Amino acid sequence: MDIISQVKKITREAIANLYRTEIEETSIQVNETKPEFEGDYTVVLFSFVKLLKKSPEILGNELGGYFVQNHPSLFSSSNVIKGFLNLSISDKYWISFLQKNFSDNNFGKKEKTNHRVMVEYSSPNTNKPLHMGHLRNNFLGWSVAEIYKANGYDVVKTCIANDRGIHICKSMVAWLQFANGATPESTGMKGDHFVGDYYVKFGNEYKKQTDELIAGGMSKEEAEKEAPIMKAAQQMLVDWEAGKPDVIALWKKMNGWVYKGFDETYKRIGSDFDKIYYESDTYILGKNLVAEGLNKGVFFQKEDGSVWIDLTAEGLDQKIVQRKDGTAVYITQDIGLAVNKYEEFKNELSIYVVGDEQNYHFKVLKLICQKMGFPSADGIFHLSYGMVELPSGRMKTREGTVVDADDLVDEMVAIAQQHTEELGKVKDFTEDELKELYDTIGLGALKFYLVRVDPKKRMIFNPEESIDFHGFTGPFVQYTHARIRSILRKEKIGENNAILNQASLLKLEKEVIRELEKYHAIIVQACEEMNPSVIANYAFGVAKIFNSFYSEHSIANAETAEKKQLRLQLANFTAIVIKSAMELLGIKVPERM
RNA sequence: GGUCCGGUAGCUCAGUUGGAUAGAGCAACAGCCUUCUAAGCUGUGGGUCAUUGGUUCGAAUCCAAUCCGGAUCACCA
Repeated sequence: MDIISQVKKITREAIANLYRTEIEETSIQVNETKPEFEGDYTVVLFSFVKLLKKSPEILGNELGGYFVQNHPSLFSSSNVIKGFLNLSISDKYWISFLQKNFSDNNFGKKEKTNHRVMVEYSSPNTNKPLHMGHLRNNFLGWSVAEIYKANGYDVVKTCIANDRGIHICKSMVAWLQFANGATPESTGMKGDHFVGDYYVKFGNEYKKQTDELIAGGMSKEEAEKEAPIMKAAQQMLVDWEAGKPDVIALWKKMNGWVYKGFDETYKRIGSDFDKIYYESDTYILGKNLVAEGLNKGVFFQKEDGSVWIDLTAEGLDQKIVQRKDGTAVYITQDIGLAVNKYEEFKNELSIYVVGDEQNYHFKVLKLICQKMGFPSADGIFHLSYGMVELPSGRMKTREGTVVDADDLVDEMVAIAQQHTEELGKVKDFTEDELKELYDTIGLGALKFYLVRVDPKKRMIFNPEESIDFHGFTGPFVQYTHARIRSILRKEKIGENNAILNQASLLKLEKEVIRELEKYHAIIVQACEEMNPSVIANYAFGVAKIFNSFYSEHSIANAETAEKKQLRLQLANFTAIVIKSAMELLGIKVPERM
């Protein structure tokens, strides 16, 4: 049990024993003691003052006495300032804690249970390459999955490929009209970028055609409906759903190009999935469920044949679930997918990592599933994250300000290489080792940068700031790890712990241990909040306090043999926790850098 | 217009769910490499926590109103 939980438990116990009063542990507030006061943890007394009719002073002294008397192996002393009871943990406790855990690679993680969670993330459209926003999504989703694993859950990582629909037809139509049979092979392009170019071409041609129609006297709305290339795309969607062979063949060919490109990117950024769903499979099930919902009276049909759900009673609007031409809309397939997932995995929680622009969509999806009476409905959770913007504002396809994922990764790795070469610390590395190191650092910097911010908040990607490898960054944490490993390659950690029994701790030694002790609580918190930034902030905190310790005290040349052993254990423990925390973020840590 | 989200140092972000004098990083300035990796460490300056009112022992945190920014309310996905 972590110390804060123990303090709460003992506080409850003390109040029960001293005052014959039962209180809830959740009503007890325990903080880390502010550095300007003496102590490690602080119990806030104000809330009990009224209940127990005692002054904070007396209450604090009585409770403090109870702590030290009844749990002397844990608490060495206490003091009361205003309404705060400050407790000092004994050095002995810290040292035995260190000895017990310093080589435990699973420290902080929970035992496996059979609770199953599904995390869906990435979910690309197969008509254009991944961009920076997808990277935030991938890193978040992957990390949340790892955090759940660390909390003992059985995790299924999934991805839905949005591989059909009007947007896919757009790039297909444009390819037919403009490509003259060109392929990724014939042009030497990565497949996803190749197809993306035709999606852009569609947009340009569409704009040209609507402009011409408007110039010819048509209204804007009418022109947008009547543009021949749009009509061609809509017809293609109908043909696709009808299974027209040449359309299906083209669709398979172009999607194949895209997947090949995606595979490369996913491999590069270290993203993977246990199960990939395809919208082209789930939309049929969605359409069947629409028919079922129509029978149940959950949905209703308008005169033109389109199918809707009325959510005005829930404070929302009417929402279309199937077009008048019978084709599926976006939410149709999501209804099918929700059922599909649950039938296959019986997961109690289904997390969707999707941008906050779709908050409304997921509210509607959950409501529909609940009204349909699906057993999976209540477990649907939308992990909504904010958009990634540039200092100049939102990324816009039309203005060409979209930051491409592949380009960004290349750039970060190149900067990692440049810094590494300038510092010249790994001149003896082989080509392969260097390449791996550049990837580790470049991707580490990128991932950390995107994951260190609270997911809920939209964030600004500042290119200049992102290439800084100092301070609150991935490379800073990686560097701390490399430094420790460097020492541990030269020095042996002894087997005999008994010699440490009489040791006392210096301020910085204790602060490092105290920080490490928090790791378990951090893992729990990150899971409860579904928030990897909790881990990122913590990893940085560990590295920072260790670096202070490192520069102040020598490990290899410690004052005594006992101190050397203690500090080697401390260093080893720190390296393990850094490595473990960074792994939860999908970031590797190097042995040298 | 309805609904939802946000506003903390010049910039980017924390703030343990209501606790002590609001913290980091970057940027600026001043120091520290004959000692385990200086991608590091130490110090200085920098704040009307958007505004106003309320709730109470105590508010950046909770409530209300206002201002500012964003998202969404499509037979796009």
